[in-house]
Amino acid sequence: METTKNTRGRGRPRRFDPDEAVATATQLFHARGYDAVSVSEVTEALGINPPSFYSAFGSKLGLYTRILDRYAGTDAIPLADILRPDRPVAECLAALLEDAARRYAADGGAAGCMVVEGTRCSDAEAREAARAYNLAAEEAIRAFIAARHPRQAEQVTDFVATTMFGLSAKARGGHGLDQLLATARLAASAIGPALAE
Amino acid sequence: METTKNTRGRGRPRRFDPDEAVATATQLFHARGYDAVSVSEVTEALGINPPSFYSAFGSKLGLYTRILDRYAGTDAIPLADILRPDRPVAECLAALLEDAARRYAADGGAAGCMVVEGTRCSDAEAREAARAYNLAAEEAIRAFIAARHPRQAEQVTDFVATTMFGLSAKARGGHGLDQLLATARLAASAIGPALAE
DNA sequence: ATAATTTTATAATGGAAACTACAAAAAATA
DNA sequence: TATTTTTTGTAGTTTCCATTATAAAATTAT
Repeated sequence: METTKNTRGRGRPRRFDPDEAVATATQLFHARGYDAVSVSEVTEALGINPPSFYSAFGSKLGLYTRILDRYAGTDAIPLADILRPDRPVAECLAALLEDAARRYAADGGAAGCMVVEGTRCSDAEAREAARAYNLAAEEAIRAFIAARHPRQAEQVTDFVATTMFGLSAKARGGHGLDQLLATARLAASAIGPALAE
Repeated sequence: METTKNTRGRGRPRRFDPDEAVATATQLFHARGYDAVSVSEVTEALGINPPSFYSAFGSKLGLYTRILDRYAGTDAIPLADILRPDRPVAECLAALLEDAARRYAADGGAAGCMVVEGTRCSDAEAREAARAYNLAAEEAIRAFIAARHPRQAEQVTDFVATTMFGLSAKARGGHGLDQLLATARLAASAIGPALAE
């Protein structure tokens, strides 16, 4: 269960598990965003003191990169499962938007996509870190579309990505699951015709 | 040209025009967002000292409300001109999205909609101020649709608003005019069928 | 001119942010 | 048991933030 068990070197042992700390801090950053969460809030939530925090993560940005990395593996949309080469492209993209709507719906105060929201924060380095993950996801979508609809790949990818940004923003603004799903489906209805041209 | 000319009371005269100051500060807040702009940056850009700022605007939030008010009158989308009772609803909403795409395209570093971006800042009061303007705009759109398509008004308004949030976010993220326009048109293509149901 | 009024410039103030110096504490090794 | 290593807790530091106290300057009214 513990992935960062330090082969137990000598020194005084840690009183907290960094992986658990990352999971806990994820909730904070997802719920309120990188800018609005202070290191003191994190250390308080974790029950540790600043030096322990900095020795484990190096900086606020260091924690954030670990959070993003973990998020990509556990909470992010499973693109590989949704974008299937054996199903119609439009159908897969509809499933993608629907999955986004479901995930983004407020779930204990943490609405929207943490990566998408991260691309809009004020700290330049944190923003770029989040943008890298977002860019990778968009590239995957683009490549999936291009395999069968190369001419429309750019435009449809932009549309899907824009819709996802909108869904994330509206989820944060208070839209509920039903509203997000209806919007996702309405958006999806434009994709089939666009790919047929 | 000057709207705040103080009927020239007695005291020492102002060395700056508050209305001009609001216009100048608008660029800063639009380009970088409420959170990221500090009062010292504003006073420096205006060439004034903090006491002059606070005597004229009361607080950072006070300036922001004046900025939002001005923006609504000059830079915001002219809903009354675009949502015409004598043209098909779908056509008007397509024009609305296209107008948004054009306005949001980066224009000297200030991309996206200032109100939309303002609804996502960390300061609670500033966020609520921006949300009020955004809500008013969405209500206007909803009422326009409801007049002829009451059954679909909620859903289509949500879709249009979500698309506008996405366009604003993508404009800030670097999408150019062509990309934004193509996305706006693709989104618009879903509206006609949705209203026909 | 003198008084009243308002804005100005200088220089703080208090608070919160990210981060760190330092020494005591807790473990492994020798 | 003594040494080495790492983490811990306390208590800072520095920097930036929004905001303000104070008194001099510039204007109108008397």
